[in-house]
Amino acid sequence: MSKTNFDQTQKDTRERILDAAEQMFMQNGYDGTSMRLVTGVAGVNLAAANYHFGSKEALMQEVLRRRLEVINQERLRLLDEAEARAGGKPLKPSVIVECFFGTLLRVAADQKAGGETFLKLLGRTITDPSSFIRTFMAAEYADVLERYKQALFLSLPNVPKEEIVWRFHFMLGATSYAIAGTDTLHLVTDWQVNEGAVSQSENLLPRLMSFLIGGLRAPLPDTSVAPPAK
Amino acid sequence: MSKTNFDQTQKDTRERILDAAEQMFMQNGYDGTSMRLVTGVAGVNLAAANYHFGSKEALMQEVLRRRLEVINQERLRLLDEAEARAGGKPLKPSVIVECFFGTLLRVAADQKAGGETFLKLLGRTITDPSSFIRTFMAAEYADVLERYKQALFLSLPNVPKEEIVWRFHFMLGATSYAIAGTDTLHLVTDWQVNEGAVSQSENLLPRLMSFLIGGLRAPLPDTSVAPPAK
DNA sequence: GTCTATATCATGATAGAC
DNA sequence: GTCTATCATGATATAGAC
Repeated sequence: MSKTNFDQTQKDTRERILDAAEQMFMQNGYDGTSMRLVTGVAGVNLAAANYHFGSKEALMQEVLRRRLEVINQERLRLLDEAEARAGGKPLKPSVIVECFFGTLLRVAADQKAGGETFLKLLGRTITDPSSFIRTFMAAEYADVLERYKQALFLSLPNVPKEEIVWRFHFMLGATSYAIAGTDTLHLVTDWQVNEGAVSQSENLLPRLMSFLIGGLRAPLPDTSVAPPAK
Repeated sequence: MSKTNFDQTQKDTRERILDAAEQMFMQNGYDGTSMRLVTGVAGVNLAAANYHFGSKEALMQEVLRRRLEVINQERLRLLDEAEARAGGKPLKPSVIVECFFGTLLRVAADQKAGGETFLKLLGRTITDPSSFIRTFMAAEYADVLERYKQALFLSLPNVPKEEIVWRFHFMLGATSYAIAGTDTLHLVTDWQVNEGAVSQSENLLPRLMSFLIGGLRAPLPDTSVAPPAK
């Protein structure tokens, strides 16, 4: 009865810790969150967290990994599908952008997948100063970014690759910030945006898409140079 | 000789603390930086920091304030000048965007004004989870943002105000991230961008400008609605 | 797997001599 | 204004009973 069981106890504790950590890291940042706070919110003992994850750093990585895995696989899948539909012809930039950033925002609408909380955490994590986080994110994102970069190169043959990379970078920033800085929105606006629901895909997604694609397709700056030969 | 003196000693210590704090906060974040580290780097005693600033929070605020003051006053001045030149006619959006974001990036080129270090700190600060930082930033930015918002409303009479606010928000994000996430750029690019000098205004500024203006002037999304009456 | 209890250390802040 | 010394607190992590 002990070996054949589902070990539901373990899974519950582990996931409660992950959920609590996700929320606290989002709210207070990595350095601003203590293991005591996490386990307190999770309603489990402090020692349990270290038993399941080994360290605070490992806990943070697992918080990020479990959701990024889903998102990035979906991103790759959607791009594959779009390319299959196109049958060899280059994709429209807007399709690529939608696959990448649309996937991210649709996760926020999905409560079960962690929703808004993880999205805000991700937005903040991307500029987090902790070096182990940056290293981890770079590794976790490497494949997807490479894949999307290549798709954009094919999609925009007349734009220097260097410029595309920069603009991808700008798009990432606009999106991360739009998500992470919900509070800061009150900096810029006086009236209430519909129920304050920034992550309501119906609102944010089309607005963001228009902006991103407008930026991506903007006239090239004067200093734009060709990418290195080879 | 003691009263009539310049009190150069005090000013030196104070500024050395500020400079060290700026650098450490940029590198490790607010929560990741201890007063001991700051005073260590500054080469002053721990107690001196508390004597001059009273608390860690107050130190952080002063780090931000001393540079934001300069930047934001320059932003207001340039906008005033541009409007005076236009003589009543609405400004071109590109002029407004250049006044706001161009000023910021030109600071990075100016070593004396703190340069790149502060810029990166600012980029990260904008999404910092600490509530006292967000409150402080909101207050410090309120006037400038209100002023630029109004200028953009006049400049883009056919775009719903709500949409303009959102796009301003996106522009802030793209810029902050472009600055803060210099390291993350290697996520997206394989080859070396010219000497890695992201803050070389000659490179980043025109690229960023094209992107921002392209986004700002993009076709409106379908869901765009008019701002609330009155 | 889970808990109590604790080891060990770093933090922000201050008191008080100089 | 600057220093030494110290307080009180809270941090990560682990040992060991159950």
